[in-house]
Amino acid sequence: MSTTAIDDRLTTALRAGGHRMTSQRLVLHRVLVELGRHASAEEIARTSAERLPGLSLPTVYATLELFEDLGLVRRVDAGGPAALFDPRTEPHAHFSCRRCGAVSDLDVAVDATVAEDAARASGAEPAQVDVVVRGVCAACRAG
Amino acid sequence: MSTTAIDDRLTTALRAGGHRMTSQRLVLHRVLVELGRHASAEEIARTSAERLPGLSLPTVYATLELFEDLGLVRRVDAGGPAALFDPRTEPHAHFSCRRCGAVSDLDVAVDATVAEDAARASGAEPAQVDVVVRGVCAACRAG
DNA sequence: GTTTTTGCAAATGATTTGCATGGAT
DNA sequence: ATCCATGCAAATCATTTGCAAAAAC
Repeated sequence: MSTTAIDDRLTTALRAGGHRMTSQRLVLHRVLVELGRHASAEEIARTSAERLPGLSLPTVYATLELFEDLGLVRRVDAGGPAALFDPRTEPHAHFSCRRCGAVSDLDVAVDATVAEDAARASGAEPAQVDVVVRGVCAACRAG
Repeated sequence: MSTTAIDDRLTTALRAGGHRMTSQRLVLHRVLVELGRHASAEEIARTSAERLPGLSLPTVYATLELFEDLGLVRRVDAGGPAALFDPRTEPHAHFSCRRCGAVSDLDVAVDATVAEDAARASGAEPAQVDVVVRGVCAACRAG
């Protein structure tokens, strides 16, 4: 996908929600899409600041929250101290290592229909399901 | 289950791991079991301090981590700022409300075998799977 | 021009750490 | 007697908030 196509997607999403386009949002969105995997706010901020000096952390957090509302990223609480933000919005699970804290993708779709149904039965409106497998990663098992 | 049976379970688990029995561990374990549901460290500390004045938060955190290693509680990262500690160790999912932050149990067992298999395929050793459904709870939908 | 967005600095809040004392074995 | 566990105080770290200046519409 070309950079313009990526930018157009952001512009459309922002317009639809009545939000303004800014250079910060443009850069953060590009960085996320180009990265193509989950990252912490600090990592995203560091990478983005290389292209947009002066970019502040509060802006990064505010923007990531906005992107989440717009469905452009997915917040992943994988257990570590820092939340992860994932530009891959299609359903997939995560693996989180208890030793080193690394979080990797698991390209599988877990059928959590029973859990969603149970949530609906309680009167709730489910929106997404997060599946996190915890254990020891290959590198830590070897080390 | 009687209090002595609960205490015996703790004593056995501690012995097996070469750990010592203390009044703090005894009270914290009783409070968790009697509570029977997930709670934050702060909530657990407050309840326990009623029975054991002077109990400190660092001790609570250290003890909860020990209990987790012993398989007596399960840490649940449901998205809020504070982690939850769950004495229900059998597999069950959680529902987390985006509006009010409340976390409730979903008494279903999601089959996440595909995710565990994918983790093994990557060379990892999976230990547990956390399933968290996010959305809006009944109370927040009504309000 | 008006309203949103940003950056800065400071606040918040959960969790961890260092260290001396107390307690369990 | 030895070593582990606790309490205290302070540190750490991610994230949020208040507010004035800058930028988008």
